[in-house]
Amino acid sequence: MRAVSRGADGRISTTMTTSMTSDGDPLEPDLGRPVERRALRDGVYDAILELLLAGRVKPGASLSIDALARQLGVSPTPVREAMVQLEHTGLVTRAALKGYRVAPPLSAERMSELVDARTILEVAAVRGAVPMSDVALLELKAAHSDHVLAGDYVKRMRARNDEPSWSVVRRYYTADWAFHRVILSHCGNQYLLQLAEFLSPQVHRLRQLLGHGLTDVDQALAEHGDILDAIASGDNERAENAMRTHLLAVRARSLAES
Amino acid sequence: MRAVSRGADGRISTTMTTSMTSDGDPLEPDLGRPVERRALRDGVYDAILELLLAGRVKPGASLSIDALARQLGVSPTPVREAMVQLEHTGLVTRAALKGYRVAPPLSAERMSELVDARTILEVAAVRGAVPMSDVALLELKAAHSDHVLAGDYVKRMRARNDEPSWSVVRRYYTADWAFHRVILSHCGNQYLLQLAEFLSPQVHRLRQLLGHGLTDVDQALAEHGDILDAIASGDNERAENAMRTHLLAVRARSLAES
DNA sequence: TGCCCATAGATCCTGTAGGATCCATGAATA
DNA sequence: TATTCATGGATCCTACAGGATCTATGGGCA
Repeated sequence: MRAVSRGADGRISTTMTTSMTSDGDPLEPDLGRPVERRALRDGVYDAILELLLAGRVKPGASLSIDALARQLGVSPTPVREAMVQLEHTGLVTRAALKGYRVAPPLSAERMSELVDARTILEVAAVRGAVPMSDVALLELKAAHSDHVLAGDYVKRMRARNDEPSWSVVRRYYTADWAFHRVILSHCGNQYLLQLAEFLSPQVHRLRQLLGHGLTDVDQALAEHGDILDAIASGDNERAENAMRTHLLAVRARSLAES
Repeated sequence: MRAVSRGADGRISTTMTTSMTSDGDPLEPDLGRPVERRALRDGVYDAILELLLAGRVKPGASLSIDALARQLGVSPTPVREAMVQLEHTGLVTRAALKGYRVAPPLSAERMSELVDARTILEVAAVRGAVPMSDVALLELKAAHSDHVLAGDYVKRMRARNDEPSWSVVRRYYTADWAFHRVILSHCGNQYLLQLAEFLSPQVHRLRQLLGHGLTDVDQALAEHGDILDAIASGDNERAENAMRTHLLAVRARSLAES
């Protein structure tokens, strides 16, 4: 665990990876990019989120406020606020006056329900996102290329009989999710994106549960490619089916390894 | 605004209405009902949520931590934690190192998107909830009866040319939402309920925005009755259509009054 | 004169330290 | 064996100090 640190000028700085819910907007004209104003508790939130998603704490283990504060080098108050913020992710459970614990693992049934919920949201999103504007389509292609690149890293490590490191696996999953996010961002309904992001911590936890298997990188990338082609073709129904097929396969892969 | 108070024994007690997300379980054998363990910040959360849903603060107004703490008779820390908890509802916006503000009002477009998102979730939920078990059906009928009763109060007040009080309106809306919650609870996918509850604060705010009009109580109750009948008949498609029709009407009524 | 910038004060958010309260564990007793 | 009670540890809240932001006032410049 790394300590959250303050810069020499008193500003907050953390070298942890940023929250996965940060909006990318990679090709915005760099003129008016709003500087993010962050308090200490935001860095603490990222650190604990990373801790949970990396699976470095066992489900059911208690998360002591004081212990986390000591490890991160801050006082308990910002840790408490970060934990409050973490409650709605479902990654931790709270018992008032008793403390926080790491949420119990997902059962096979819950995993199935989770993917079903994603299917409901994302099929509806694809329906609203097609036809897609040219600039959005470029964004989607860029996201897919990045995903392919991240998949290459994974496959290359595996080819050398190395267990893919967590950072590589994380990069792959982040790129995977970014692809879906682009579609959700352009579906014409901002609530669908919010709902999907509400689910995303659980989805990431599910993947972490699967033991870094990533045995079907090629297949997953091919399915994403199908979705991309279908959206580019402007055919609503074909795009919906491609998304549905992909998520059905995701469910099958998830359940196969549980 | 009422002060959050501690009892003589130090226990927390608040006379504010409970959170709308509390699960009912009305007919549990009264032996081992688990007592809810609540910290002070939970009461503060309820108080501020009520403040926001009742519309007693204008959109865009700043929510001062210290001022709220003074009004509620507590120190700033539990207020800050309640505000953190309130962030994910979308009812307040946060700027780090600057403070919280009441979220801006929903535009017509956002209202439409919100109801669309509800439609996506709830139509899928009805599909999974039919056929419904007998005990669940009884629960649904009870919820509907309570809704009718609450509607009667509203209509009776209006018949006397009284503006329905906030508590009466709130009771009506709570019963309305409870009806939908029963369906979502028995759809076989707990994430659908969580997603709908994620949207519910915005839905309640939307209604509060409509200026306590409640001009179509009878029509809304009739639509709920149709949904109930369709679910009881065990006909999936008919139930889905009833729900879709209801939410289309909700959208029309919402947009008509904006 | 009019506009822009700098500065001082007030206000508020943020984080720390410390004490009060509550829960869980284990020993003592009937 | 079951119950009671004391002890340790953690949570939770309060009070206080530090830092950032905002507003108003005054000086500099065109």
